[in-house]
Amino acid sequence: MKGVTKLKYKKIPEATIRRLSRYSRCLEEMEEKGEKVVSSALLAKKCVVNAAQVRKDLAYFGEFGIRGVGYYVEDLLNNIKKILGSNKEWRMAVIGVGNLGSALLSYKDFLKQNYKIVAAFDIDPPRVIGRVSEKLGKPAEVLHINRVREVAKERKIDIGLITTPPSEAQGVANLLVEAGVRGILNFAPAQVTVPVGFVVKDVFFSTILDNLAYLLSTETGYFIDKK
Amino acid sequence: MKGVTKLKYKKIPEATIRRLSRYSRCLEEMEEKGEKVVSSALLAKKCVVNAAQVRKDLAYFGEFGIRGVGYYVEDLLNNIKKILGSNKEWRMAVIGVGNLGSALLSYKDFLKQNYKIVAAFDIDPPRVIGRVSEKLGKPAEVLHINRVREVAKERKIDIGLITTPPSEAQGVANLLVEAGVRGILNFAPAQVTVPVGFVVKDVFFSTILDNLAYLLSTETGYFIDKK
DNA sequence: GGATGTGAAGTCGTTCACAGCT
DNA sequence: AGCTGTGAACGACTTCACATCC
Repeated sequence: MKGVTKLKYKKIPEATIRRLSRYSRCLEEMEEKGEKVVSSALLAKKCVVNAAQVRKDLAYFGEFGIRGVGYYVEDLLNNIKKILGSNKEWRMAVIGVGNLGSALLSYKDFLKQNYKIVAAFDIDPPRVIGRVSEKLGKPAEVLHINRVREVAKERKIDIGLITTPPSEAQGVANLLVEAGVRGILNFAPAQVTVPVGFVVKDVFFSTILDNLAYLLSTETGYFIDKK
Repeated sequence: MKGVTKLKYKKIPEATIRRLSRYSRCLEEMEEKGEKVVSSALLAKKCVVNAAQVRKDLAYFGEFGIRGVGYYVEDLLNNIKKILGSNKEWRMAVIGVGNLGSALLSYKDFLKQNYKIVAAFDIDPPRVIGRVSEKLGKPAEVLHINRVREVAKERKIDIGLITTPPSEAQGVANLLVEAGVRGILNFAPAQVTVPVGFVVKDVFFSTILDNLAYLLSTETGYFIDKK
């Protein structure tokens, strides 16, 4: 036996999950506007995807619609949130209170309600604590990184945000794994690996910008005929 | 004629471009360590991808290697930077100096050297200017959004970062398009469309977190057998 | 009638395997 | 002998088209 062993669930494309998040956002808007029912065609149009794609994405998880009618907005939204796990509260910690780390801390309210930053760590808390406090307008608590394990348990941390320099990323990831923090959002541009059962998502600004630069550099691209 | 019309260049998978950025990062590390030559197998290992993938990705753009030998690190790095356009300087503007906008402004040095923020706009500069200055430690210049067109020309802005509330995103995108700013990095969780010749990349923290939440929620996933 | 759910077809990206150079 | 470059096989995701059900 080699490669990937399928267990119980069939593999869901990552793109499907990303779109689910997008549907979720559109459905929230519709709900606010008081719209009760939506067809795959309409939802697709709002999300700029194919209607069959919407139906296929949902079909991975069950039958949520009514033939001849469509989907009940509220019902579908709840189901999608349940699928994504975005109906739960997720507790996060920032590790590395440098530029990006303190940006995330100071401005944590640009995160959605159910994602909360509940701790911050650095290798040298005294050095950064003043800087952060100043921005938050009250004494900020930045803990020494060697307390990750203890505090992760105490505060039930689900997700660690790595905002250290790239050279430290793997070490911090190891610490988080040891502490039983299963989810990692890695902002440090370095490849990080974790054992099975743990998850890393990279957010590399440099990659995104390089991507944009590439698209802007290739002047002759494609013409999309309008439908 | 309908659908997508191919012009001159063949389509390059977006994933290829993302990997190119990754190769670039690894090659920079190697260069620093003074390594002269690298094989596709070694580069692949460092980047956690397949060796054939490395060769295929590069083959889209030319022949950069020497059979029986490998690739010259410096040479390959330069070529990749040229392909990506990441050897040029890219000038950026932040539009919307709220939480995220001022975070990007205050902490712009977490961006790579060749990506520079050279302007900031808001619909109400007086309201935000104090807040930003305080963080930067000097009077910050936040311009009124109705000056985008004029200033974009003046300062040769290539890329606009949309950090407004989602409801304003499309309007701001229109403004940028009108001003001839061809690249947009959209942080506001709302679908934005632009004419052919312009490019939008989304960076939605909520989507990334939803994705992580999903992966953490599906406790039984896959076991990857080690090779 | 009308919109969902879904097998089948199509498209796109990845991996294999080896011919071709150095 | 060794490693690149690449056609062909494979696999994965998307779109089509229609049977199915409200």
